[in-house]
Amino acid sequence: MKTVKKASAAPAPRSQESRGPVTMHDVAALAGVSRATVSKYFNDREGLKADTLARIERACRELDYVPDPHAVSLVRGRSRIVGVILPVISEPFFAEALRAIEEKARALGMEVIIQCSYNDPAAEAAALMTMRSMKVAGVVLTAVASRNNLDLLLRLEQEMRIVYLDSYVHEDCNYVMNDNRQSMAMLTRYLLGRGHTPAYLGAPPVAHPSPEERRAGYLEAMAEAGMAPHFVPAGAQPSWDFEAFGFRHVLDWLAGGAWKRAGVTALACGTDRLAIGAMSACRRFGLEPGKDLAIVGHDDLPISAYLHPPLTTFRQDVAAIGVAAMECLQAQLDGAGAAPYRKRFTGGLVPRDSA
Amino acid sequence: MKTVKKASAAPAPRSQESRGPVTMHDVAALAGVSRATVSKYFNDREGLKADTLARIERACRELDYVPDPHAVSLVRGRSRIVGVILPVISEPFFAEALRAIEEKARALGMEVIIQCSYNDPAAEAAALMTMRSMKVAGVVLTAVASRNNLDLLLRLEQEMRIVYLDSYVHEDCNYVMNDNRQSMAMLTRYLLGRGHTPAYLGAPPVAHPSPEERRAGYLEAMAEAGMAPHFVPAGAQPSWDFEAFGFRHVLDWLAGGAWKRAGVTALACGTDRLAIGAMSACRRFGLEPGKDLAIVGHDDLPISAYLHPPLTTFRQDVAAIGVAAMECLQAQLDGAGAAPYRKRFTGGLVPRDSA
DNA sequence: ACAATGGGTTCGTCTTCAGGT
DNA sequence: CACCTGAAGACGAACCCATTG
Repeated sequence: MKTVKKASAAPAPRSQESRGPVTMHDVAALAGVSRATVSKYFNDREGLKADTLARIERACRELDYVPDPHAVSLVRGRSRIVGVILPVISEPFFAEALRAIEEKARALGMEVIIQCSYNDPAAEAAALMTMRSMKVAGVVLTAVASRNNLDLLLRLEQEMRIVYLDSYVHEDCNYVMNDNRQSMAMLTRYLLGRGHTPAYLGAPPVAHPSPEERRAGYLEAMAEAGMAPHFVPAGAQPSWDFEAFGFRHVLDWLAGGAWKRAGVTALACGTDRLAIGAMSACRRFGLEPGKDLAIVGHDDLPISAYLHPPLTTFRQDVAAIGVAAMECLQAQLDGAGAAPYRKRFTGGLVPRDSA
Repeated sequence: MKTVKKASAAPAPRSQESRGPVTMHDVAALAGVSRATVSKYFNDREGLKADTLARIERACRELDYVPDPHAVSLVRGRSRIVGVILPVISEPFFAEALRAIEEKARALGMEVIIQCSYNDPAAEAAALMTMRSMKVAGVVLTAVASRNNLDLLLRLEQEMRIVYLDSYVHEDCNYVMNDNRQSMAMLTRYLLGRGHTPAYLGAPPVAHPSPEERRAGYLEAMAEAGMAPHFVPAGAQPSWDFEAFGFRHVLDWLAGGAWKRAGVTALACGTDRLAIGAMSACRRFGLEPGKDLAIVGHDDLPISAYLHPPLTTFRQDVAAIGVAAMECLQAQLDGAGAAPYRKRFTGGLVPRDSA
């Protein structure tokens, strides 16, 4: 006996109105077609009469039916979910990148699942395993600075798409990021062009390889000019409290006095948040930032234009980077798995009064 | 004939190593138990011998097996996903709230799906329908300011848990938020206590009801002191560019001169970002913020302590608010559907040099 | 009575395939 | 031939039940 337990063996209109979830069955019944045809409607519209199409569409709207994503994912073995793994959401760069990713994902009809690693390799590994079990369509990953999970990542890249955001872990991986070397070199040249002797303050080691690249950009520009580089000594302690990090180390550095003897007149900072800490340290030390010591940042936070003095900085195109990450996933989903997708973005220098 | 198509009628070890996804079947075979027992292991551990438990656990680890979340969601009719719908991610308050939500969700073994409404009712409605189709365990929602979707929300609350974050749309709904009336009253009293006559600058209408509450707090404190309130006239145009909003309107207001005639000596701003714009406007107008005009903000951004002058503000406990949202969902999942879950949080005034 | 078994059914969809009009 | 139907098997796990050691 098959129909003993459930009396819905044949497509029959629901007896109750809006009882339980609506299924393809109900849509088929209302549209007067078979389940198979409705399925076709959602997957391969080719070879369906316009009339049938319209009837199904109408039925869907009437019942406000949407295919159950879990059932689809189960049978397909893939979901329409992209996983995003970031060190931390509340850092402005990542928040904005996530925003752009989410917007683009929606346009592609995908959902976004987010996890934070807090720069902890174990948390990163756990997040990756979760994404795998969810059979995500792809993963956008900002790898932890230590790159401890290289082996795991190499293995996972075999079975799912991974795009690295503002990071990479090996040759041949997909990544999207700002051209940090170029942008920091540009800022440094700008300072040099205005007759300054710039020192450099790098970010704490919570990211990779952006800080190294920015530092390299500074070095490159200094070498070009035939000048010796100067660095603000900074601890190797990971921290996301960039302002405090900048404040503390710049204050110590100013107090040390070596900068004065070396004729340093400007300070290039790895990020705006560091620059804000640095400006505060200047004042504490009795110097007027932008006058006694020129300062530049990197990233152009929304507030940077309203600081005192307004901060000269570099605007990277975060939204474009986020969108590109999604485009990478999409591209590699439908087709080409061949060449790795890599994109370097440039932004523009934003001159303001701090330098 | 049943076993014609597939030869795995009886639990038999996988022939190939690591071919296709691992299923409960494989775990059962390796552990030498039946499928039903493995299922019990994941759901109702009661009545399983310690020995069996250990064998299954070992098998899971060996195969690194995790139950397919889609299959589970399908059969259960519920997923372990919570949906988060925010006006925008990149606003620091929301970014931090999302971070806290994600952290707490992970601790509860749930995933977080994010969508932005950009304060658009249609986008909010679409996001809600998506969450419904995903059969989420619950939704954390910051409702759009216009509250256009009230009917939809009332309907959806019947079939799924919704907690409102920093917003609410009707009596009896669950919500978690800062006590904005109290916090702004506290800031205003602080200014009054120092002999100031404070005016007020509210945020653009992109949120509800926090701005109204803060305004009410200002009014309350002024009334208490028997003083007439003063407002910076501000447009009703929605915008997330708070600094620009604050800058523009404060500059116009200062230029108007009415503040001077009214003896205003301080400005309370609805958020730190507004205060930053306001400080910039002061300088443009030739006033020294913190000296010629006292300024306070609200929210205590990471940078606020490093501004010039450091900004007096109010720190709301964003992380606690996010965590509470998740606790609400959890509480209502296992049990009580009775009383609405509402929580008001308080933070603390952070006195600094700007006032 | 306790632990575990194995079989069957269900969730909602995709997919295929042999027909039917 | 072009379009559609009907039936049936997967997908992976949960839940139920009647048995068995």
